[in-house]
Amino acid sequence: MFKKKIIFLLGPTAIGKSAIAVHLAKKINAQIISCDSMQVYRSMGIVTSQPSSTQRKRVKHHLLGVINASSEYNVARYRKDALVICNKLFRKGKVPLFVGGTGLYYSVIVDGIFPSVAEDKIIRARLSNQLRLKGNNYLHEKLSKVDPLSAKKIHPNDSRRVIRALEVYMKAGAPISALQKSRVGLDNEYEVKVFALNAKRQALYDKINQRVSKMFNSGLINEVRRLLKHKLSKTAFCAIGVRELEGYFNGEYSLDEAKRLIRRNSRRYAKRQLTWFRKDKRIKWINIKDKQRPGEIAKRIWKKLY
RNA sequence: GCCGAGAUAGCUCAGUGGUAGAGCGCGGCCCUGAAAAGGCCGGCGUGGGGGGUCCGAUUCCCUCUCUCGGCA
Repeated sequence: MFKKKIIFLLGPTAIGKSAIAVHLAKKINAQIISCDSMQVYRSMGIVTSQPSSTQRKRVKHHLLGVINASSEYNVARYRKDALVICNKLFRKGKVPLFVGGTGLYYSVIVDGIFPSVAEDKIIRARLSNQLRLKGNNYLHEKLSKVDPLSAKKIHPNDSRRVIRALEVYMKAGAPISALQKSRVGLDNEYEVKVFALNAKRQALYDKINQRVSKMFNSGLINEVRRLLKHKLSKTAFCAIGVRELEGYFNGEYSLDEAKRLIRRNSRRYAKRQLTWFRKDKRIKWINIKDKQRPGEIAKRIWKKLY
């Protein structure tokens, strides 16, 4: 039977995904579903480098700026929201084109997520209290007793994951390492094509630096100042640019220092994104050379589709 | 031209007669309900060139080159 296509366009920050995606979408009758943990937030268009309004007029984009910046959002919600849209697009005869740089969000769509053990604020508060009082190793040893497999995988200092694993065990009565095995991906039902953009490291870093300057020219400072008037969700607060500028607003360092930090943290982020994508053998890599235009690159991808 | 200081990691610099560290930078990796987050690992180096002393020199001596101060 003929399988329906789902296409992913991934890549590190600032590589130029958005522009290429628009060209590609036009060619293949697709609509774009954002695969980005930060661009879902509203009023954060500049810090999160959301696609421009012209780009969004040319091709319909989904899951951009749809969540209030003070609300929590997470992988599970993303998966649910994205799949609803995906099915809607199929009904309309459109191809879903996922575009973004959040590796976990990508993986949760393609490979699935283990079933429903939601965050439990009370358990978490209790565990992080124990963490504070008794230290990293105490919690980690506790995990070793109920879920040795996960304990072996998670470093004691990675307390966020230690807490999550304990939380799951306490709520589900089963170790997270066992639950994680039951994932259902899309591969069986759909034809999944995954592309990722990359460039020479130095060229990528140049692009990042340019993007940061552009963000400042487009009014980054005002956007973040406005944002910080409200209490941001812990996720939205983590967007690169927010904390860095907050330090400047508080007089902890100069504006130049804030810019330096934003550039540096973006570089490190890009590096981590690449680590994530590199290990995924389904990805077909598209290397961008200096003067290639988005349209040409979209064409290169298009040729590999059929 | 003279006097002084220096030349060690990508950068800023420590230190030692037994072939070297620190911060920043950078590289690699992990990742399932905060993921632009969080965590782990890694010194990446012909110690400016040449000669000498010494068992042994990055360290001591001489010389050359360069850089930075000051005086002309």
